[in-house]
Amino acid sequence: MQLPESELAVMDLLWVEAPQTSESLITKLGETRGWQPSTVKTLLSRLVSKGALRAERDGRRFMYWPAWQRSQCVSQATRTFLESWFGGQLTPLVAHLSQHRTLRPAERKALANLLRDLENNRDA
Amino acid sequence: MQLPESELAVMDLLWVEAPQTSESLITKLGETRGWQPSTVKTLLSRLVSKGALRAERDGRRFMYWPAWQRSQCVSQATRTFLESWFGGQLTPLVAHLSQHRTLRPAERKALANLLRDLENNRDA
DNA sequence: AATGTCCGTCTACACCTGTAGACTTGCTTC
DNA sequence: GAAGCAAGTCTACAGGTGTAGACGGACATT
Repeated sequence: MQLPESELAVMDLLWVEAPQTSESLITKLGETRGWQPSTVKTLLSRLVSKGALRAERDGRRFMYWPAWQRSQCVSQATRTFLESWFGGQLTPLVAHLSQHRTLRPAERKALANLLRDLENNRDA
Repeated sequence: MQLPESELAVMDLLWVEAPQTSESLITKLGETRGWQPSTVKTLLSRLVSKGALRAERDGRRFMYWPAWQRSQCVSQATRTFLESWFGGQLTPLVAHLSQHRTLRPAERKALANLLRDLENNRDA
């Protein structure tokens, strides 16, 4: 459920669209990250071994599908991150961002709206 | 400015109270993490080499001080985390948490209050 | 002065991560 | 059927990380 940076780049593509062939992924990651085909192949193998991807044979090649859901990985990563830096709490994170002027007014408003919605259809 | 989990444990103690001797840190981390003295010593060396700590000689031993500020490390870590998982935005993080019922009502209220305060003394 | 203590430094080692070349083998095309 | 292409697998290797033992020398204690 833990994904290093480079493997995450692969997963991100497959979370947007699946299945994909290695060819497609190699092309995209070659463009966006400048990776050699071998690099992408290695990452695919590692992801399959750890169970993050499913590879289904289609003739000579494989089709790759995510086996881990993005939302689960996000939850995991978020928990770890908040634990590490903010005692597991969200509010201190927001306080930090606002104190350091990293919270743009637009973002602040979006957040306020989101919270208002949450308050209204509480258990919806 | 990047700190792995284990080094962060050391920094966290020194951010709470500085300076401290290795002895003090070894004791605390021995209790909380079950680390051997050697482990703590290694981490201290690594932190000094990378410039995260300052070590000032005091007779036979060293006094250790943070050379990196916690808030800077937090900012760095937060940026990286938000970039990796939420397109660099805070709102999607909050949305995710609320969708997954990880946002306790108390936390939601605390957040709402914080935002209200921000809105009021905007540039204070 | 001899000896023991303790601190900091060196060395160690396995596993993870980033990055990629070499090789094998099954299809495809002439 | 031979030759080539390409997909997947093996091997590689440096640097980071978690974890810790061994060692050398400065101080303290007898």
